[in-house]
Amino acid sequence: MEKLITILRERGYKITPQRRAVITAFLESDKFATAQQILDRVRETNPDMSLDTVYRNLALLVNLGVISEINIRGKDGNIYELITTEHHHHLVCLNCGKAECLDFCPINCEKLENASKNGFNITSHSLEFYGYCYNCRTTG
Amino acid sequence: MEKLITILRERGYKITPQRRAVITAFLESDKFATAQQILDRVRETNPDMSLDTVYRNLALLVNLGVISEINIRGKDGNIYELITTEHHHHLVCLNCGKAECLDFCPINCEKLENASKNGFNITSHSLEFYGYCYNCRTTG
DNA sequence: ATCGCTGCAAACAGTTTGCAGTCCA
DNA sequence: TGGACTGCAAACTGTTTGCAGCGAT
Repeated sequence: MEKLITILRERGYKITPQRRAVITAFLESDKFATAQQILDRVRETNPDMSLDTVYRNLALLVNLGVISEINIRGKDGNIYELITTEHHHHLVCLNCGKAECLDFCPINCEKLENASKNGFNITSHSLEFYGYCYNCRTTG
Repeated sequence: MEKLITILRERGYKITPQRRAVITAFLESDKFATAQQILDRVRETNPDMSLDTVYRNLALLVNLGVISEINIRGKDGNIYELITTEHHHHLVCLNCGKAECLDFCPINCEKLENASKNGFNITSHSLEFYGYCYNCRTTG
């Protein structure tokens, strides 16, 4: 938390209560959240918070490279997550919508090299697995 | 083309000129298209076509399991693609936005089994690679 | 006292829906 | 002929932007 605040301060950004609240809510959301989820959480303590501010602060954090936006199938908007040093992927539950991190990358890099030989220079990839989490499978 | 028409007919759907045009345009789009791209193409021959109809027909085809919607990073909407019998992935050029198909799945399935052992039942996955295609690399 | 940040409201883009008229089967 | 399909317009969702005032530095 203070680490993020320090980064912002160092780069000349002001530390407003709203900004603090967004960061706090974000860190509390278990690394995954949509803008709306963050707003809901922030409003528990800052009822006047606006969604715009959430978006603006998330965008700022994305620009600073602190968090990232990921694509999850579904229409409820983009999901933001903390950038960790490790490149990783997600298991997304089709029932409850929760995402878990995968702690390894199951991509076969040798095969990938081949694709690059066709002239395509791969710089990144996004990989999400869909299915049903333990909870939903056993209680559904 | 006629195969799709037959499927529709068999299920009791009417074959309207608009529906034909959407299917034709879709097949011509090299298997990838956004709703808007299909509309643009359709309008070359059917200038009165509306975007709603494109959406409705794409949704119908998705429901019939004939085409699918895929997530590509970017804000210009969902991309639809023909379902082929082969499960496959895409190389998406960050410069021109074009997508190419990958003819194999570079996912290491053994490792994946492990994840499932944590209680998560994986039913599908989406994987997109981002980078720069030959054209953009050499002419950019 | 700045100048960035905020809330508000309005604008956006992509998509969906209600409705009255059209047209395929 | 009748129900499915269409175009239009309006609604909706997630997101962005313009603006005037507020507040961290």
